[in-house]
Amino acid sequence: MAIELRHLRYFVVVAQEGHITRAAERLGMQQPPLSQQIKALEHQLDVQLFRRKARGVELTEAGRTFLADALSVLACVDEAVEAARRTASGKQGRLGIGLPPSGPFHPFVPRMIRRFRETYPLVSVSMEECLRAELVDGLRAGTLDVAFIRASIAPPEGLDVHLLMDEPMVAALPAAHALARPGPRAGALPLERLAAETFIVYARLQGPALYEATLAACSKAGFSPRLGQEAPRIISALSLVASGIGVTLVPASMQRMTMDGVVFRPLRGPSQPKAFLSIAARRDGYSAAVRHFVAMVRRAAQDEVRSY
Amino acid sequence: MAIELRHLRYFVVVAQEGHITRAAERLGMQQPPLSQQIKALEHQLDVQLFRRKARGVELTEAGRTFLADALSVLACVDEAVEAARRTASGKQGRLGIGLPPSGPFHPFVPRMIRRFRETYPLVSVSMEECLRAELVDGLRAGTLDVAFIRASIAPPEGLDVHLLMDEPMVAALPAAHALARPGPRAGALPLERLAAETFIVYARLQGPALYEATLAACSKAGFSPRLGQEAPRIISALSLVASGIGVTLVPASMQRMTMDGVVFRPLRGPSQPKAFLSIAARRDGYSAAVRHFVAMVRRAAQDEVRSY
DNA sequence: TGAATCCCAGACGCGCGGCATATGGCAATA
DNA sequence: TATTGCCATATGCCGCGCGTCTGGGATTCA
Repeated sequence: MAIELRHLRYFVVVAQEGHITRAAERLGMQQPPLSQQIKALEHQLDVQLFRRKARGVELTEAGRTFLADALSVLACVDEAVEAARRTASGKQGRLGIGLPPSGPFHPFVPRMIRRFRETYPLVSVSMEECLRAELVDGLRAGTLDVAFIRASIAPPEGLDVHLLMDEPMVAALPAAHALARPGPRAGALPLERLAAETFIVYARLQGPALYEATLAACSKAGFSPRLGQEAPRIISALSLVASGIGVTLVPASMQRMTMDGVVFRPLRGPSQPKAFLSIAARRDGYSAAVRHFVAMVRRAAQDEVRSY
Repeated sequence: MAIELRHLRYFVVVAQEGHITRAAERLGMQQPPLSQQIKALEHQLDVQLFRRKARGVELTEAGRTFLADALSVLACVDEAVEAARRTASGKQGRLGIGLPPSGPFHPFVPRMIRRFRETYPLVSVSMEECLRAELVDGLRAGTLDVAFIRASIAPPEGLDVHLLMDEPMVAALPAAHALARPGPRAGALPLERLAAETFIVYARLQGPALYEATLAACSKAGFSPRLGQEAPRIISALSLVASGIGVTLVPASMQRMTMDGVVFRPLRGPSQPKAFLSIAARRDGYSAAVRHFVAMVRRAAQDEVRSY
């Protein structure tokens, strides 16, 4: 036989009452079995917990220390039960969110994370910014629970991907460039005007979505872009633009990041390229917190009307 | 039915094995009852802890959090058992030691406390210095577990008092007093030489032991002392001596406290008064730590040969 | 595609253990 | 000394946890 919680529950009541008979009453049982259980507990511990007096029982020194511990054990069990329930309902747990390099600049992304943290304060949220391929691997390996990705559909098996919204892409030009100076028609720029430029491409292998959007738009505009240096991510591409090496197209939300030497200009015309934002998670990801996050993000995306 | 430790023990093994059949093996039982118990636990929690797969079972998110809590609960129970055993054996607990005002000056007292703390480091020792009557009340009320007192026998009912040792009393004289100057026979002083002095008495009501020892010695020396001002404790009596108001007799160990304006001189002759040091505890004090302390002190006292 | 394997879940019966009833013993109170 | 209050022991019952047997679903071979 071993110590069971029943022993602790009985012991606590007897200790509080100082009286086996009254404790039995409170426990809804008879006195003899309660006496037996207390005796069995003492035998298990090999420690006398009570001194039997003529009128009731009295805790020994060891009984007093054991009472404190027993109370805390019982409280811990209750807390563990509640924690499990909270976790099952998604109110508690961990949520690892993956972001593409451009994610933090899209106002929708940090807003959603903030809203989730406010709604589920017991879920500890961690964020990791990495390249597209790492996001997918992370989701598969379980190091990430959910990720924003720059794609319109679901390429990888085992993942659920939902398109959230799209946004126009804008041209990023060196500040010294002729088209960068706001002329008489300072509005949108037809993509054809960039036919002669050198295009800096980024994330071609890891996350080809934006790369392909750029190529498709150019071809639609009637030219095949001259490709220049390749950059691993948007930020590095923009710093190449700043040094005058070429131009590139980026999601409109990147305009929030003002960068010395870089000027953004919106594009117009039928060839307007678009950048997509999606949310991805494991298809068999059972975490309720993940489900809540995905649902919250999708609902919010539907409510958005304006695009960036 | 309620959750029992058995459920947690089973759950932990199943979670670790990821396999009900193997877990049952490790638990020395068959698979079906183990499946039942896990299911019963899940039903109690109203939370699914495992996902049943083709090859074994897999913890859910809620199961993972519950596993951590279950492990800590089981560890807490083990620790509680050990703590109770340590307390029962006196290796752990609290020990409130009472000291008379002269206690800290007797080298034996702090030495014993230090030795006890080294021998039983898990027992948290607290000390309180107070008057004799407060010591007795504290022992009775349970605010003190054990006390050193200045008496040779047990006056109060319900307490066990053991005489530890005695020590001679010495005269405390104002520095300006004629007998304070070390003359040609600078050794011990016959008590009769103080017959004409004013005696400062202390702790007459609260702890009459030393007061009575003084009177008895004087009467044995053939005179009845003229009593001066009364002081609540030895220290205050000595400060009265320092201001020249009178003389008093104190335990020899008090000489360790050198005080400006006070000179100590040993006494000699058949009327040599003695101060006693005893250890007292409740007779029905069941605390093993108390028993250890009393035993240690008594043993050490027997080993002492010299007196202070 | 069918057989084999693996593993969890349900059905059923048994035996242990926890509980209730009845009773004894001890100490405090009158 | 009688009475009361309370814990401990004795005994029988019943529920429940466990073992055995069996079924069903998924994966892995041939």
